[in-house]
Amino acid sequence: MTEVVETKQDRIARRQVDKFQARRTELAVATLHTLAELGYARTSLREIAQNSEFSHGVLHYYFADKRDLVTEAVRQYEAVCVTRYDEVVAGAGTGARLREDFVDMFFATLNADAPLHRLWYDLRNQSLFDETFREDVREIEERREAMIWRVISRYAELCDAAPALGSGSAYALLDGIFQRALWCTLSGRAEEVAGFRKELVRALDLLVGEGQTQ
Amino acid sequence: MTEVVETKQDRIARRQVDKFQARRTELAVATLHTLAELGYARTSLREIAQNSEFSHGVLHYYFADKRDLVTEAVRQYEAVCVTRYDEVVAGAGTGARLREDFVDMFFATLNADAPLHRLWYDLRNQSLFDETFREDVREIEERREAMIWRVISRYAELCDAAPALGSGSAYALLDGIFQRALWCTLSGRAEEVAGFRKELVRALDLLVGEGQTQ
DNA sequence: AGAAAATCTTGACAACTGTCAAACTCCGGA
DNA sequence: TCCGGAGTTTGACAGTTGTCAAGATTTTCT
Repeated sequence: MTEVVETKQDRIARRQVDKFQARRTELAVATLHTLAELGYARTSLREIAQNSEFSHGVLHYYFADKRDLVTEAVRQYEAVCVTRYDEVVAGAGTGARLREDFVDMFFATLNADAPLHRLWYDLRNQSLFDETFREDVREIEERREAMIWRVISRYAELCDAAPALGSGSAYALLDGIFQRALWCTLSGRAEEVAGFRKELVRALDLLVGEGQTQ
Repeated sequence: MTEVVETKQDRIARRQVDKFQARRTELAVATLHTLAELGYARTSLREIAQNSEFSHGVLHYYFADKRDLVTEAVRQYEAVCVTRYDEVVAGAGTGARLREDFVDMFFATLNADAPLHRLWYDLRNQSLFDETFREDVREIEERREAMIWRVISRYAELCDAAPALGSGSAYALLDGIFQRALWCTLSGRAEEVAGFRKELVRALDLLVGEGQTQ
């Protein structure tokens, strides 16, 4: 009988934990949006709370401190932004198709999620000053690089070629172009962004060598 | 005689202006170092003043507000960091020499000026949120790109080849590698940094095509 | 329904921020 | 020598920040 009672209590406890976690992520998402809007330097707890349906005190009920909150928000970003190109890779039958779909997705997310992306770069940079974020940033950066590498290596495969640069350099190139395009987007230089499409295609082709079959 | 008096006054006035400007840049340099140490988000005027030999009130004697001060500090950075590879380009007689000198300089400044470089990335990112910095950032970014392009195009010339990517993409690639290497440096992963040397050489060769003569 | 626990609000705290004005120090010119 | 202004310090201001505790409210269990 004690067992039965325990499992019942366990069920209750688990439900409470789930609820607790649900609210935690809810608040983390609100944090994410606030950060994306204002940047790390100017985001305060009260501002975050105003972007949620709660008062500022509740944040310390669900999070130990601001660092804990921001860290959790970063993890939310991770969940969203690290598998973005996987369907593109899976769905493409030819190199040309993969290249086209990738470029489309590249500029689609550039426009749709610009504030979120600038936040990522902001936090990656914070980790250069604040040791606290370093591990989380490293992990996400690793996953982003792997995501890009899946695209590149698959593209090379479809083109019957071998990648001309390593995973790290390939990521550096594509991420660099993305950063630049993001800057133009957020600066209202939309017309310049179009030019990056050609640059991106050139970069992709360079990465798999000139002898692509498509 | 009035002319004589006026020129005398002018001389005095000019000397005062020079003195004023000298102290301005002195304080801007102190600001630069403080920013490099703490990052934009955590740099206060009092902290800056403590890194100089003056008290915090003097900052408002020489600068209109914090924005003015930070902007002037960024301009100081520009003066230092935007001609770094020019002697390398001027002094290299062969492609192999240029490549070697460039890579050496690349890693030398990576180690020597790491805090300064992380500040640059921090401010470039701030400009994604704060319109105020955008023009200055754009200008510096332009100069950095031109600086890299002088290296690349000269390298291609020496190798009897044409650059495989445009100025923007070439900069994106090299700057991306630099950012990554900087992250590793500041995270105490010095052993990983060595690996970037090979990557950088590969990237350079890829940028001027495989048919280099050296 | 009523007790107990979980959740949320409110208001306060100490510390810190950018800004500015009043007072002080210092130095060149009359 | 003494005056006037440039340069500097000091202290204050109003506002904001992260944090926390006491109390109100809601939910949950018996």
